[in-house]
Amino acid sequence: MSINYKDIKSEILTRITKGDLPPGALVPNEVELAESYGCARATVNRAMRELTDEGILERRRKAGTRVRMAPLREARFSIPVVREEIEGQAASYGYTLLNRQILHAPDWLRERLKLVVGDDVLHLTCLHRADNAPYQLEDRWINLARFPQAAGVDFAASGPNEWLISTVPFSDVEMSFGAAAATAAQANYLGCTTGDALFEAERSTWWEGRAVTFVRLTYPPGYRMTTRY
Amino acid sequence: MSINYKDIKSEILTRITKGDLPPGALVPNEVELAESYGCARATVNRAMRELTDEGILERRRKAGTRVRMAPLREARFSIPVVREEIEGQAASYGYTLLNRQILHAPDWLRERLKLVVGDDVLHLTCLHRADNAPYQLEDRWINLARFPQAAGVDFAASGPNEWLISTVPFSDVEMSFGAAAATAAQANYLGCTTGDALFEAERSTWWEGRAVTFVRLTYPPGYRMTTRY
DNA sequence: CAGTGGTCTAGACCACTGA
DNA sequence: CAGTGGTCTAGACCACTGT
Repeated sequence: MSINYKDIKSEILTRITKGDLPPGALVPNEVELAESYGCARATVNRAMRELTDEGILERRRKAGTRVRMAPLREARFSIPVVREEIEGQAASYGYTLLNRQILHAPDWLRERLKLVVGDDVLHLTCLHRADNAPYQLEDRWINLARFPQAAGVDFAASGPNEWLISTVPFSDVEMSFGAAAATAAQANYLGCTTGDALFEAERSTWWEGRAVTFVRLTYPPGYRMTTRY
Repeated sequence: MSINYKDIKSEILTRITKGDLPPGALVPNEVELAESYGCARATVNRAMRELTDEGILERRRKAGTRVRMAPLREARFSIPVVREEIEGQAASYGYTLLNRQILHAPDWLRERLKLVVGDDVLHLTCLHRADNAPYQLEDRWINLARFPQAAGVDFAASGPNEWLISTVPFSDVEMSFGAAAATAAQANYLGCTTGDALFEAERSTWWEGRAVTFVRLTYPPGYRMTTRY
């Protein structure tokens, strides 16, 4: 049995949580650690690099490695496809296309996606259900100036996200989360009351500097997005 | 000039976004890639490993490396200390302790933190301001059965988060985000109307299997948490 | 069983940056 | 300028898992 980089990681983590290595403390350099663990420097390097990526340590050449002052807290959320999210909860997935139309991009969308006046967009409204209860309302806008072929796709059977994933590349994404009062239409589809506080997620997607799509996802009252780390 | 693992990463990424390697496609194995790039297998390995960590690829021994079907997208949010978040926006930071009391943990908290009946908690309510405008309402509960020394700390001058960060270790965190209607008290402190839709973040922190603290952060209407990737 | 990724090693050179 | 981390190499053995 030789030493794993994972062993080194957890050993260092233990030292930190035990207070042996308080925030700001200098961690021995890689050569010393390699000697004391009896392993190659590359192994120590990988352990330290991962701890750094995880926000536990801070490294600077010549200055050495230190325990982060305020352990950089970072929350990670995986953004699954709705269908998989629902089926992963052992619920039956249901999908309905509520609305579909092609129109000139409204002002707010033009501004968000940096579109040109007159650019056409495909606007879709869809409802995703889990065991028949409303689960997510999808308000989707696709840039037809960029992907005219979207106009020819029938989104009656499956959602636009699944089509987009398999056919449209993207490189940059901006996501944001917030809360908003339910509009009358949202309340109707989600089975709640107008004015209810709804959790909202928005995502803008780009490829080669041009907007691909914008989506606003709205959830019924009480929905929470959770993560552990 | 030799090949960097970063070069390999971006080269593979380019192939993917260009549609050269569509979702589900099999990527050549490490030995082949190393030969075609003219570098060591370890270099290829690092590139592929990072792409896997980032959710772009999927690897299985013997089966090989494939482009993820639904590129598992992961949103990362850094959770800064409020003071730093506000000062980072070049605004002046303000802090007020609104309420402080020691009490038996209420039922909902006992359940969340798996506390025992009769355990005491320190309950603090604080308001963080940016340029004097309400920015974040902090509803903090600290497990005194675990950290009795918190009872002796004066939180009048600076928030409990800063104290906790520097003195209390933690290993497990659960965060969740959602929306809720403003209570009368929240509306009062945040300068909005009762019933307004508010964005809410909750965090439970654990160490050595025991609850450390629970906090609920509430933001004024319109607040959004944003990230890019 | 055989192919693929996972990890370690011992050594080397380089890039950055603090003293 | 000297110390530290960043990366690469060539080779090795191992762990897992599809066929």
